[in-house]
Amino acid sequence: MIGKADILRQLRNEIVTLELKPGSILSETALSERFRISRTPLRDVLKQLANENYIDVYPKKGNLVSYIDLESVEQIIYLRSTLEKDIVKTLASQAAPLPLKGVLELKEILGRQEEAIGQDRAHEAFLHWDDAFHKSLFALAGRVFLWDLIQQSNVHYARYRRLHLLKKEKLEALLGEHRLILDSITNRDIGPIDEIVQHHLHEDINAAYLRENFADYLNLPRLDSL
Amino acid sequence: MIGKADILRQLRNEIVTLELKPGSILSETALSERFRISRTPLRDVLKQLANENYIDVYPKKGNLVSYIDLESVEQIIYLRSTLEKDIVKTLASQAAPLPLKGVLELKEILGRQEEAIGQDRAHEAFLHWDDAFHKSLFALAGRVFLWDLIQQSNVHYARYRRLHLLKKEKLEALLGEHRLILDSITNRDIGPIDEIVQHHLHEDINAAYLRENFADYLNLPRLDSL
DNA sequence: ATACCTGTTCTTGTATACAAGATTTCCGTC
DNA sequence: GACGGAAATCTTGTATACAAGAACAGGTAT
Repeated sequence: MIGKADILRQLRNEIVTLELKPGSILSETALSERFRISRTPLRDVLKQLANENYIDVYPKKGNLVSYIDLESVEQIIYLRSTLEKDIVKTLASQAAPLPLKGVLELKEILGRQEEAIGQDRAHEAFLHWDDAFHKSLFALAGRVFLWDLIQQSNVHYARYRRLHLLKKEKLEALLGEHRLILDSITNRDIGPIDEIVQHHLHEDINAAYLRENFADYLNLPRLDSL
Repeated sequence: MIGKADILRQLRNEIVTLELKPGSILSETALSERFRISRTPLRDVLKQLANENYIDVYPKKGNLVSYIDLESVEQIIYLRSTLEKDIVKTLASQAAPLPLKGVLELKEILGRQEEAIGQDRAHEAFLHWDDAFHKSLFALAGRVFLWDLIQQSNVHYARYRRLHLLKKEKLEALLGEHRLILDSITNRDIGPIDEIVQHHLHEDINAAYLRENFADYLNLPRLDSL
């Protein structure tokens, strides 16, 4: 038996992987037939999706998968950048010895990420372990609470990253920066952290590339009269 | 005609001002009678309240106003502290001249806050303009998005502050720190910002005081067997 | 051809009846 | 009196019928 939580997870996944494209219509009756459930619990799911900006609700008209909002992307990048600089510096400079278990976990994750690069679904696997790495940093600093908080507003950023990684193979570069971050923690070298984290999270915020190639995924002033 | 948005605002306000105490029961039928509305739209409101941690839903049992979670309070303080240090430093050191309008707005707010100290409902009025001051800082740095994001997870912190301000009159002290922050911006003096903001937001996180005087408002391991 | 009005058919929003689980009450038994 | 169990009565969860608004198609008048 599938429940509301499963439906929520599945729709979230389809939207975040762009399987459901921005602008797609999510009608209540269609979904209630697809998942063999009545409209009432399904509306709960849709309300949750709206809350996390996965969809936009137009009353009495319909529910659309939201367009990627670059403003939201920039704000989240700034938020994460500011937080993670502080978190990594804290980990690198704390008096207590680093928990061995934590460092091993980080190395393990980087190993998985390296494996992922060659595989079929390289991007999805890579992104999964990329999230795992950053979440692990938050966890070591006792800040999973904030990681989870950010995840609740992460749709636009998550989709942005997927489109961005299509441009060219930057996977190795990103992995290399992860290694630099881990090194500065284990070596307790605070110096370069700000710069590394800043560059790592900002990648190149290349709005122009997205505007050219994925204009119909973006939340832009729409010229309906064409 | 009152709508869902009004009901949501009202309940949020009653909870955050502790008019509705932690542990209070919010039954769907009771609320639907109070607001003369059917259970369906009312459940939407309750779901939203649950989402923002105003209430805890125990399936088939009931909805309770959430107990204040000190862990959440500490995490939000760290988040705001880290962000606002960066924001204030940015404002104080940006190349462009400070927008006159912004500085005037901040001074205006501090004036209102000073007025509030003497009044009847001093604490509520003070807190209102306190929020206005900090939000204004976010706004000047182009980060209202993040202010709003934080507000969505702000119940525990907001209630914590209200209880904390009851301890003694710290209103003048807080106002003074606001003046210091504004001064360091206008004087472009980055030096003391980290320390001021850190102290300002952490006040004294005096968990002991709350545990002694408001234990029944807190989310503690409950010893039901007494 | 075009503008406009109207009815049909979509959409989501609301009310309500019923289902399912948890708690409490109360009566019978020991 | 104390304990146990069944039934009544709470609670929220689900399904469904209906209401209300928006979009669209079709026909008509200009």
